[in-house]
Amino acid sequence: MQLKSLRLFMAVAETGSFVAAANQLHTVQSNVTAHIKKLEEELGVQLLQRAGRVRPTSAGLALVEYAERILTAHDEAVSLFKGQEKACGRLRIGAMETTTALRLPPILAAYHAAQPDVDIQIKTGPTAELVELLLNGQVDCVFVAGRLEHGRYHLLKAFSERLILVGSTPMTKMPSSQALLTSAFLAFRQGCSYRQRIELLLASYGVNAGRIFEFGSLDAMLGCVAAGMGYTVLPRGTVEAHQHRFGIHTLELPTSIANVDTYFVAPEPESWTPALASFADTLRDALVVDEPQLTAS
Amino acid sequence: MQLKSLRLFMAVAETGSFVAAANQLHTVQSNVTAHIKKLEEELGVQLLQRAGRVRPTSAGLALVEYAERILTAHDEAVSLFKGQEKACGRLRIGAMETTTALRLPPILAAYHAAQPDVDIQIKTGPTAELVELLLNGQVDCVFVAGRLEHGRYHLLKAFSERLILVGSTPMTKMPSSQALLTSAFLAFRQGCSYRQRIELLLASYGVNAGRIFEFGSLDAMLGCVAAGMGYTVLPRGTVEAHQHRFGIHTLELPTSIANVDTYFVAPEPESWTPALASFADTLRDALVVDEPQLTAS
DNA sequence: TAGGGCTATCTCAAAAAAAGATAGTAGCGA
DNA sequence: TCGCTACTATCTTTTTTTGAGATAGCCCTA
Repeated sequence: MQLKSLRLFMAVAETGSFVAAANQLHTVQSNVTAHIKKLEEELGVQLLQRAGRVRPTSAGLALVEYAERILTAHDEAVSLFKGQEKACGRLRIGAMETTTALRLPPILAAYHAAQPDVDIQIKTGPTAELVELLLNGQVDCVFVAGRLEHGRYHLLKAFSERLILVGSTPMTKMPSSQALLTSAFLAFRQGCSYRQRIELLLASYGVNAGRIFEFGSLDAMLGCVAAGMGYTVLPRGTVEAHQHRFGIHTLELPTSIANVDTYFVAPEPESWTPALASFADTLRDALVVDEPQLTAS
Repeated sequence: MQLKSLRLFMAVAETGSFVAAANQLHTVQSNVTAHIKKLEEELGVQLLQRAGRVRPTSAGLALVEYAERILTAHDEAVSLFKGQEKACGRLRIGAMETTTALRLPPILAAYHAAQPDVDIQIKTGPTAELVELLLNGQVDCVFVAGRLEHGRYHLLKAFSERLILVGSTPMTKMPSSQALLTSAFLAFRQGCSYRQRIELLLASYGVNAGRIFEFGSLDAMLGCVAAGMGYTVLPRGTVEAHQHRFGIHTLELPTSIANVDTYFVAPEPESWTPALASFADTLRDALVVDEPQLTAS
């Protein structure tokens, strides 16, 4: 069975005429006859009654219902990829907790304004988990810290974060090795790239296995830091956004450790849906606007 | 876009291999490549990632969802007509009130036992209305009294009813013209063929315009007859089935007026769905069994 | 009864699909 | 690192299907 045959059949059923159906679908009457005939042969049923008026038999009416479902689904599928100007469907984005909280909102707002028909789904998680999601096709794109070593992926440097040390008391210089060793560190669960930075930081101070507590949410983590539970390392912007809510203090870290780039990672552009392509556009636009601020900070 | 292309695409997505998909659908690998390539060109999107493992891109995964819907609907439509042995779908039957009450139950039971996957819908109404429904394709078949004059329809004499006069008092002979003229007659609403018989009966007694009350249900009608409201004319079997519930009495009518055949009417067999074809089989079987009783009565 | 509008059928050319053959590529193990 | 294997892409040929035109037959209407 051909989709084209179903289209012609529907046109005949609606117009009640082979000639009209042929004109409507830009072909000739003999082809309509041939398609309908083939359909009827395939299904072993007479679909149309040709006595004077052409009208569907009850078998034909039954087919109409299914043909509508089939053709509607087909049209939707095509418009998913060929939607003229306005994308539709679904966009699944993976991002780190900090990125989601601080960087995504304005971009998502702009995107939603541009593409109101796209369902947006955000999955948050640590970098390693996000990469896994992307590789498994469970998300369409991710924002992760650090370049993705995997080949065949589209990379775009999205945000430059500067990590700072966060603690519950004012700090003017780096805590001593001894202090670091006896303090706890609070980090996102295994896989978070910021956590790697914490371990790098500790290592640079000759401290190996500080106690690290794992957290799943930013609020919980900052709350515990404020309560004097220990230190954490977070992007400056994230901390500043929450600083008024918690009694926390910060300290600059050495540049080599502090600077972390967040990349937008997606498969090759050839496999992008219009929804994803449009998101990449929105993202690029937003970055051009923000770029001066980022470099100035 | 071709249904075949979607089938191949799904097979590739499932098996993760062009060769496997080709074998599964009994074709060769080069054709799978060609179909997928054409699909990708039509949609302007890369659907499959060929790096080592063949796996759908996120665009491909999006298409998978729609392809499933399309192919499922298609398969259902085909099985509607090509269902091997067991029909499915829907069967809409139109029948007169009396036929529905008296004749259909055993046939429907047998049919449902044979074809449990078919949804049965019964519409009751007077003959003229049923014919209209059939002509409009709102039912698949009807049981009506008298031959349908319309051409191009399949006719099967299903039941022979013998009409009798029903009244509230014992009758040994036909009421006088005077009695008929002053009595009311109760009938189904306009279009019922039994009603025509009533008018024929009255005419044969030289009575022209007796009062005729219209009813929509058998129970209401018999109840009113029992209450002495007037006479009615109904199939003997129908009356006998209800006689114990109502205080009603009957009288044989002249054969020329009394005998009414109920016909099974459907469009030409070429346009029958398997559900309808199977119902016709069931009906024929039931009639063969009942025939001796019918002729004996 | 003639004419207009409709569908079925036939035919031919063009397009498309199927199948086979071959070349190129990635992954795997020695 | 070198084949070996299994896979996909491409090219070619053959077969099938499709599209469009021409024509014949049918039904309805005037």
